[in-house]
Amino acid sequence: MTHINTSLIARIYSALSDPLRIRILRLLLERELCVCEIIRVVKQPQYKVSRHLGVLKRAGLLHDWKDGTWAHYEINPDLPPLWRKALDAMRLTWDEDRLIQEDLNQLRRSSATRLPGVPIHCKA
Amino acid sequence: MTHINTSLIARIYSALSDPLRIRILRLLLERELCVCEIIRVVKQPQYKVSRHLGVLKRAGLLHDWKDGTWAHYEINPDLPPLWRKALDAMRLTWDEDRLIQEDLNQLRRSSATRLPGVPIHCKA
DNA sequence: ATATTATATGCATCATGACGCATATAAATA
DNA sequence: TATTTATATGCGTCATGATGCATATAATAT
Repeated sequence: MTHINTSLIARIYSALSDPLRIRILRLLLERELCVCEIIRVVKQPQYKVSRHLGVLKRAGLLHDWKDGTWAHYEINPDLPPLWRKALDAMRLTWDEDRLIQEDLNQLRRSSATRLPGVPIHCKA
Repeated sequence: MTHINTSLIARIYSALSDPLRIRILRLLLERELCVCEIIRVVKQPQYKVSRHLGVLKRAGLLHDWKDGTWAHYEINPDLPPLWRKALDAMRLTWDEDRLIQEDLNQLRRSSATRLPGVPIHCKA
């Protein structure tokens, strides 16, 4: 995000205009996650999750890095503070949704069995 | 908006994913406006403004009523408080945009010459 | 070296959405 | 009644975006 303009702004909301992307973004508001963890939580095909992560990233909302075969995603730490605050305000509205709550519960269960720093394997 | 679910949420962001709709919504966050006033401020064709208002309305963000030939729009007063707060947080990010500021200045100029309760005619 | 695991993406298809023009509707005014 | 003003919308076109399948890439493990 260079300079703010209504096109950029609209582009960000466009990135939010998909149910699965909202779910993924909500999970990443909890903590950084690797792709296979997201797949396990939302129970959706790999190509779908990967594509949607790409959309969120290109909108400037996410930052990613590689660690071996694993791709990690997190909320873009360089998000302007006002945007980060807006995201937090939006989060409160998302959290009233049942599916979002189920995802969060699933994530917590997943986190409980997680070795520190080591993501959980998809096929295991 | 009956019961919140991720599809509904995504639909709302979809309504925000257009530059002109952001501009229009921002104006309506200032005060209720009739269509011809919005057209004057944003300087866009009538059919475009009307269509975009319809999208925002169908997403549940706006409420409208007729007063003779004039159609008035306002932020939906029945918006859940959390959504209204989120909207206010988003507003702060929009206000950094130059075009938004120009629109607001234009609206203030327009308001200055406005007779109380009577919208300004488009052709005059 | 081969097989496995994790992730990204090209491609065809289908759905959604924006635009511009024209026109419909309806209230106000001459 | 005829005209003007304000607003909404049907339609064709073009662009964008989601989906599924298959495959490419690259690191790991056997």
